[in-house]
Amino acid sequence: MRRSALFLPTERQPPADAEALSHKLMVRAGLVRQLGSGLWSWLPAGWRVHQKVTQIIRKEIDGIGGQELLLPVMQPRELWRRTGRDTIDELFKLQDRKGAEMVLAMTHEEAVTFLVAAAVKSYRDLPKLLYHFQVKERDEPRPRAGVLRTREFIMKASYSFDRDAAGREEQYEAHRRAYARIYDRTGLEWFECESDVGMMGGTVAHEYMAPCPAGEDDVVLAGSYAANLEVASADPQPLALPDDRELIEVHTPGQTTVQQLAGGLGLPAGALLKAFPIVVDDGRLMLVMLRGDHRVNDIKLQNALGATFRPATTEEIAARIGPAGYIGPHGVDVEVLYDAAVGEGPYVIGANAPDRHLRGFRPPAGPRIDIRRVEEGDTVNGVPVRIVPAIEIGNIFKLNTRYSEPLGATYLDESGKEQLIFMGSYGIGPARICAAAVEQFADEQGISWPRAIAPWEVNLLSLGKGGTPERAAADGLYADLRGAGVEVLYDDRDTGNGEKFAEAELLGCPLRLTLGKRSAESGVVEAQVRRGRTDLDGGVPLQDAPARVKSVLETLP
RNA sequence: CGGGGCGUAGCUCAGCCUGGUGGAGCGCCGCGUUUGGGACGCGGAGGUCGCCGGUUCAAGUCCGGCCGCCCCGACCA
Repeated sequence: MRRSALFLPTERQPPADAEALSHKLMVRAGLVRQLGSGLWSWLPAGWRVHQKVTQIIRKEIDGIGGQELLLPVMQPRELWRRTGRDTIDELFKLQDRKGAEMVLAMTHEEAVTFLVAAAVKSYRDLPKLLYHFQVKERDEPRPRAGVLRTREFIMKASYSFDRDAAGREEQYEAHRRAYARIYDRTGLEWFECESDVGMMGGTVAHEYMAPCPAGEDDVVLAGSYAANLEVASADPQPLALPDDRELIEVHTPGQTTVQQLAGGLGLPAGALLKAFPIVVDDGRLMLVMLRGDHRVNDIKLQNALGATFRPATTEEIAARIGPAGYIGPHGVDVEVLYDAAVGEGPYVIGANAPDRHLRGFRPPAGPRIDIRRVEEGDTVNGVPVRIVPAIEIGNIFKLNTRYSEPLGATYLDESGKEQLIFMGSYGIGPARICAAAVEQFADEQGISWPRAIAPWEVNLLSLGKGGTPERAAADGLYADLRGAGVEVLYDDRDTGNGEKFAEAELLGCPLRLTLGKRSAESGVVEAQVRRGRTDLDGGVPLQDAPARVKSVLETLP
């Protein structure tokens, strides 16, 4: 591609409202432009990156037996009514000219299950794996960070159909293997995490996370352990407790926070028990107890309760337990739930009386439930955890009969008996892979693409103007490289050299070749690897440049 | 949905408080000089000041309403 002909509107300054690095750089480099909130156009160079990602995905899903098709974005709302998902806030709803209720699909379980329900009749038709790359529409409450969270985006979605759970399990595992190959091939740093199933339904779920500063989730990492902070568990930091033998009341005026109390008593925060009063959705008031240095993980608590909850109000606390800031489990008439990290004690707790705490409290033996948030300093199998922000770049769900049941997707088994089809669904967001790659590898100068998804492998800069010998040599090299099948962006413009260098670094192709007067005279082209901006020793001789460039590319990340 | 901020040239912004001939830098076009890190000179084009209404002799500026966009939180398969 000749730069002079390329539609690549670069900007010297980032958009005023951009915050995330990938947002700034992708706009500056001319890869994407915003049309409205959460609505983005992909320009030619950006679309090349997107296409490279989708092609990697396509090959790997084909490799596990996937068959590509295309399902509609606009769908009858009735279909969604049947699965109970037509009232989701994020779902765009609209009417056609006749007043018929429609929705814009945020995912395609309904459409594909409808299709399969009508077309699959016999156990002989199974298993099947269908997938597509299709636009998903989501009325996000808050789109953000460029293309990281948008209202319209392309997703690779595959859907597996099997006779039973065993078959579905096979396809689920096949996807885990394919996903590992896909993310490895993109060149990203990534993790497979256990995750919450959310409103997707089904049982088990894994999500695929790319660590990056603009990430919206937090991932807990320790050795081979990786889990979304929403569901992560770890061993708490051990701590030395005082050797209080009996329960004694202590006077603690004004010490209503863990910090104040720990400071006042000269104890570590973990020697205190924090009381978190909640009201479960059935109206029960409960006291959740956890170590003073720990915090409640709302999602884990909700999953443990099997119900939603809210923090109790000060009035509710005062009426049933004690004065806020001084409440504890001793002698109260409400259900008490102890976190798994609470040991034998002794601990300091609120005395349920103003300005009073109790030392030497030993919690009763009994059930413990892990409902705390993993903290820095925790360990998993002895390995300290790291908590890093990450962006979700894919997920897989075991749907089982969540959709086949409401939509009547069944088949006849060997004995002629009607059976429900077991499903799985598997998503990947190529745009997020693009943005995560920018986030992970960019430096002060700009983007540094992994080779597998770079818009072009090579960025050839001609420093000479038209008519000069060095321009003629660059033209020749461009032709040779193309002839050899190298993807090359050729900067053939008559602009300043500094501008060419700066733009090449902003755009981030893995290898830069520079051909100026020097090269024309010496017969050697200068070559610089974008990642780390390291010059290639000795450059690349013009004579067998294509072969040499190809072998250099092989070695690049 | 709660909180905060912003809307003036293609981009980044000043001008608004204190109403009176719409500006800068970059980019763009032309000419010339330059040419290994966003170079320089001269000339030029480009604006319904987000929209609607009000106040006023006069509104980019003051007032009201609306729309749009960003950030934090809530929310988010």
